[in-house]
Amino acid sequence: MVRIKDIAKEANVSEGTVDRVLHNRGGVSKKTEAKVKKILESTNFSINPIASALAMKNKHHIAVLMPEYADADAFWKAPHLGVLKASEELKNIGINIVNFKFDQYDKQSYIESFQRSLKSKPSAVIFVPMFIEETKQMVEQMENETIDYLFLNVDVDGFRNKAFVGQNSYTAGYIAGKLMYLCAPKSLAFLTIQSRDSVRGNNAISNRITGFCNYFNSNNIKVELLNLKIEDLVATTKMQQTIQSFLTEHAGVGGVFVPSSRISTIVNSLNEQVVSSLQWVGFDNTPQNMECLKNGSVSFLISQKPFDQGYESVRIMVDFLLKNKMPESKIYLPIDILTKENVMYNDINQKLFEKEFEK
Amino acid sequence: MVRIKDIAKEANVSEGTVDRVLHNRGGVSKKTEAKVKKILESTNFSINPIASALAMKNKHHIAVLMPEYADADAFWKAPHLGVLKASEELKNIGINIVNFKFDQYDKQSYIESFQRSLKSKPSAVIFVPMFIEETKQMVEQMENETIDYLFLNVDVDGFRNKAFVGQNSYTAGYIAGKLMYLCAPKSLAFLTIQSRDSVRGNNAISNRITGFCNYFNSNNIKVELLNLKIEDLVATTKMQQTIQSFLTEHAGVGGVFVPSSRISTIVNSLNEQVVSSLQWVGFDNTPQNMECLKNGSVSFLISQKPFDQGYESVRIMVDFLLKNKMPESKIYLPIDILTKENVMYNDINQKLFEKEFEK
DNA sequence: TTAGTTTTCGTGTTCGCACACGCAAATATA
DNA sequence: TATATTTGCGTGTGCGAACACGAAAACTAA
Repeated sequence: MVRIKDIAKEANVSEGTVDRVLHNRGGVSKKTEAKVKKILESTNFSINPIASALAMKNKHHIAVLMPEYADADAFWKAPHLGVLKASEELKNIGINIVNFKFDQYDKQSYIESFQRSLKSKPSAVIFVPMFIEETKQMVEQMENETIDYLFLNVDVDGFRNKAFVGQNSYTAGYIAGKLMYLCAPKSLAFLTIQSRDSVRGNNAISNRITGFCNYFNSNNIKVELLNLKIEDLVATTKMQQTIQSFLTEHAGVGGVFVPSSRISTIVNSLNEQVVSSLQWVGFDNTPQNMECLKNGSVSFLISQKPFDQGYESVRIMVDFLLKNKMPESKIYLPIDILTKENVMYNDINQKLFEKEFEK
Repeated sequence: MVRIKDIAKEANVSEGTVDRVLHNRGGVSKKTEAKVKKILESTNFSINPIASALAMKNKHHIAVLMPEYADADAFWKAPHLGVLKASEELKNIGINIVNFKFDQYDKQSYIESFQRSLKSKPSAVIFVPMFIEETKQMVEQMENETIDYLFLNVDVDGFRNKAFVGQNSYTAGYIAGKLMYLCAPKSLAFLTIQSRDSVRGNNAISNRITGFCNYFNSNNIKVELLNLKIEDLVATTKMQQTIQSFLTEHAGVGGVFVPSSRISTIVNSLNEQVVSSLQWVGFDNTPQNMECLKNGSVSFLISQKPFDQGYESVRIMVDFLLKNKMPESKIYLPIDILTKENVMYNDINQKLFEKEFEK
């Protein structure tokens, strides 16, 4: 374990000098700075975060902005837990994570929650860039105050975010296509169900659909790819009727693809016979969706590892703040294929953490 | 933030005394101990783990015993890297991981490497219990010296290991069966190829085979399940011929299941036509196997997340040593389904770590 | 050359805790 | 009562890094 003291001795300078070059504090001649830097490189030195934290006394605040979650739509609970886990691990090294939530359908609450987060004077912000126009304003503010920021889950280009942590939606959709075709190879048609606002809003969903369709196109598979847009993917009789009648009209449909996290809402509100006569492929390991996998109504789920998204984004940001290292600008987490059989082993990290944290 | 110093002042004793009651070091009168304890309770004091770690400086050695790896059989490289990552993270809180390797086919080297590991006076040992009889002796020795131990990757019952970290082999095999049937539903037969010594030795492989077969049995799928035992799964013309002639004799075979990590060895040594006329399902994300996925010769791989096995086992053991907490006795990691399309996003943790660590 | 500046760097203290050392009071032994 | 032994507890140092303070060295200007 190399210490500052060791570097200092090696370079024939004092610890204070090494400290100065380490933190770009200035006041060091070019010559000695070069000398110290060379030794720092060659010894592969990195500061001991423990000792550093002790001496600094909680210097870094990181603000995390994510949509709030409800029981009915628990998707965002997992990233929250992942952030919490990272935060538990890191409070030991003087990193303080502050959470802010917003309503994912309300631009105003998005902005407000951001403004509140800035009041905590964060050194960095991790957030889900839900609304593009509003994000532009926020980013401008942060760049003025030289606050680093990282995009979580939703990828938007054209910003100087340190990185994006999430999934490659296109490929995930492509794999959904493959899985769909595997379960129902003889189908004449596949149906994609999305909510109306997902057409413009969250472009992850559009990318998944593009990927899904491209699986069939690029493999020259002749099937009809149908698309049904529902006003709102909530369990209402209206939704149920719309889907039901669509399916009777299009008898050739062998499987349904739901590119959002709402597959359980749909499956649970439909007639059991209808459900079991089709193959269902959807996204995200929410409790409700996993239940559908287990009881056999859904064939495959693709998980974007939301817990890990939360956890990793914090770890990656901290690594950047502490060591000024960023692995890549796009950090794509695995595309997890879940089935009835392996779903119980999915996300054990989250389960272990929840269990531990309850106490 | 309450400090030991604060407690001491409050109780009218010195910091040393508080320290003694905190660590049950003895040498404190009942009266003062009670007084201090009361204040500890009421202030909800907990020691600052940063400062504690700094002051303790290398109190725990953990020995890790794993098979060595070669380019041709790189499976064990990933757990090594996972251990290394954990070890990097933990070295600055005074945890020292020492690695020992052995030849997985040589009992003698297994024992020897264990004996060497004991010389480092570890507080705990994480190891792969390759040979049962030898493991019994080792365990006895550790229990005499009250060293905690944890099984990695290979699960053996009847020991007082703190936990097992690995995969549920039976279920993994069952899923392999499902995937096989999905890709080749019209097959009359499926073939399982294993090496002769895997019949007795590594029971993970037997469990995978049982799971594989049970998928067809419990779903009443009528196929013939064939089994071919090869002396040694190394790329030789003898192996190639044995398999080739077996396949010509059994023309109904629609897919081949390789329950070990050697699927690439087989696929690469066979005639290309033969390979592409069959569906191949295998285990483990070794570089060679992943290459076969990418070039299309293999349809599915199941990964047991070897990197995570190494990483998590260390983290879990450290949590136990530091906080005396063990989540469960069997810690089953996810059963990862890999395809051509998602394999590149597999194990990004390992990739990021390798990239970082090269420098 | 000398006084005044500025640049460059060494020293010392602090963070909260762990643990060794050793002194004093309490108790035991003669 | 004097001496030996045990028990209870205070003090001091170190862990590795951050940062303030001020001294020495290098320059500048007179």
